[in-house]
Amino acid sequence: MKRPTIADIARQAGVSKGAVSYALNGQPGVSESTRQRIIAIAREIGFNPNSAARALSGATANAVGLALRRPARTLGIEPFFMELISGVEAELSARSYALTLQIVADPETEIAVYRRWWGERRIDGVFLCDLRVDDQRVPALEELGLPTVVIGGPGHTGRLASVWSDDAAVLVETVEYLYALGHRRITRIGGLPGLLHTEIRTAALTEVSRRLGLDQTRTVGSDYTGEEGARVTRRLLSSADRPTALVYDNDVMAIAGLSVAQEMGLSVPADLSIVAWDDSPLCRLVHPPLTALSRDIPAYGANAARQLLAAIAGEAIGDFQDETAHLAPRGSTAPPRTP
Amino acid sequence: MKRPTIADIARQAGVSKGAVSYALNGQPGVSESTRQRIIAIAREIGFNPNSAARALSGATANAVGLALRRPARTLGIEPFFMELISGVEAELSARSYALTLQIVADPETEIAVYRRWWGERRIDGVFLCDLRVDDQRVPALEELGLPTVVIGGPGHTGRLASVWSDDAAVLVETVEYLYALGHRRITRIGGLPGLLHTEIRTAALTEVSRRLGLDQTRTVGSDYTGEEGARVTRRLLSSADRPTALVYDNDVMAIAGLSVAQEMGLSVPADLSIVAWDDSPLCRLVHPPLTALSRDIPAYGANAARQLLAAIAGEAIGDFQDETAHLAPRGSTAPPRTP
DNA sequence: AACACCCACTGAACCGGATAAGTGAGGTCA
DNA sequence: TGACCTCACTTATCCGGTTCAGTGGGTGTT
Repeated sequence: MKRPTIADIARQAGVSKGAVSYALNGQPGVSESTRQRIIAIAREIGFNPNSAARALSGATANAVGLALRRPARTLGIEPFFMELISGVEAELSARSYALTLQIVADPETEIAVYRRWWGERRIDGVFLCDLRVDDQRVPALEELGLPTVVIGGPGHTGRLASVWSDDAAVLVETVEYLYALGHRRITRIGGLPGLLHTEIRTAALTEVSRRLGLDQTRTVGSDYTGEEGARVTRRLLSSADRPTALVYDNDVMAIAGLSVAQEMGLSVPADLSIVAWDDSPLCRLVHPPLTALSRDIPAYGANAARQLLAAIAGEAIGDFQDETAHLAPRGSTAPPRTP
Repeated sequence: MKRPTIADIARQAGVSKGAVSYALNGQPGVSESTRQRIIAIAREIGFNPNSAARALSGATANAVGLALRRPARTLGIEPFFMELISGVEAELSARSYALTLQIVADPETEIAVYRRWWGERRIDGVFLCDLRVDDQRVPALEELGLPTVVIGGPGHTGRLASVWSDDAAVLVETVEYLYALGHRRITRIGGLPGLLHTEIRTAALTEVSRRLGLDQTRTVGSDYTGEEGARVTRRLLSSADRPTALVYDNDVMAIAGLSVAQEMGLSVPADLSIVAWDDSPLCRLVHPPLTALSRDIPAYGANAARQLLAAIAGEAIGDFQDETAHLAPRGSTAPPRTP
């Protein structure tokens, strides 16, 4: 069960190791007939170049890293990351790049993981997720000189390249849509405070509310979990002048919110309109199906992977704006019964 | 930004490369004082051993692989894999093992990926998921001699080690519980036919139905998606003698089924009881919360990782039986209104 | 004092590729 | 015919660790 090396091929072909290397890598230096013979032998004996040897010879590791800071049990619920990873993967595996994944507990560990990966030459680049305002990981990665693509933005990415989507624009579109339906008391259940995209959305909401004169529109903080989403919703719907429309920062909270509304005897969408950020099959499964801010997450991941591979290849890359999410109206939004 | 090597440490410490290697790996051959001096220097200059060089010197790659065959868009919805990966990760990262992930399209590609990974010495072992009856991947991995832990079973794993959980037992427990509540028309909405655990559950259902004399109990095939779960449920609930209890092979289908029932004006649990296989926060979010077959998936993954690491270390490992899922009764099950 | 023995370390080979430098055969051209 | 060039290779070195076979000095034994 000994795995073949180029030396084995060289022996069989009656040439030197160097010739085999040239032949297999499409380099000049061997005749076409010899090249074909070598390639045939390599295929026949099932040769795969030892990635360690290749990496050691100054080349690349042919792998990129992704570290996620997320407690084990909540990671599962959010479809976002798995969809993102699928998209990233599709792009990477087409170029025989591997994806190395690690779940970390805190930002310090995360930085340590990057440092170790890079020191070990285990990876050629990384994706940075869940960007925060003034994120300490950004300067750390800049200092390491590790090729990085930040997933998120814009802004706060320092000299690192990023792939982002215009959350502010969709939020404005959504609020204008709800406004047009007649809603005047709109509340957004936000994601974790401190995350950059949470702050961007909050700022956009403040801005559009001011413009439309919606003085009862606001954001309440949450943490993306269904439990918290349910709790916040219960509180909001119990207040005297309860909102007529709720915008949730992710689909899990939106579904939890829908359940709470129904449990409290409110009819959706007649008594309450609901919008979910991030569309997933879940949003279509519940009843009524949720109006959602829909976006092609796998494509987003694929773009991020493309950018990272370009950065690794040494190309100067900048920020890449991915498609803006669009509002997919479904059964959970309608004009309010009591304006 | 040159990354330090043992040669740099050797030069600073005034010893040879060999001495540094012995010192850092806890090998005998250096005095305690020299060892401490070398370790101090290594820490100071931020040394990390080049994993490629290490792997090349006959040692291990310090990475394991996981290939998942799943379309990009459905992968996200199933919390199962992300929870599994979290558990695997926790165990791996404690030993500085990396997890390499790849999404594949079909079994042939999957086998090719294993072959390539192993040929490239990129990984030391793999996890095999979604085991099928007479799975072609089993003999392929046996032939490669690649350390493997099958996640699933029992049976059909050839000489490969496995980690499994007793699905048959839980299914029996569930059916007996529904029977005790008074249900006589129970239907299971099964996962993809051909998957080993689907078949195991189907066989167990047949067996327990015969024993209890439930001649109207049966399994209908599905594919784990919410869409299909909804379609099957709609059909089942439209029939003349509709079932009074439905058991779904995963949580996504169960939630879809709950929606369909409510859309059709049926009250859960009065008119229809629902049980979900695989518990996730989603089951607690909906209304009524779903009775579920609950299990610690991260722990399952951690056990699998432990087994794989043992196999890589050359220990003879066999099959490991993980905890059996338990029935967590919630609001979606009750005695039927019309027995 | 002679010898064996251990300790702490050095030097060199090795893993499997990539690659720069060297070599000999054959052809071109003045 | 000799100088020069190109082609198709070979040879040797390198990457950064691990590991095995020395080696010289100190200690213990008789």
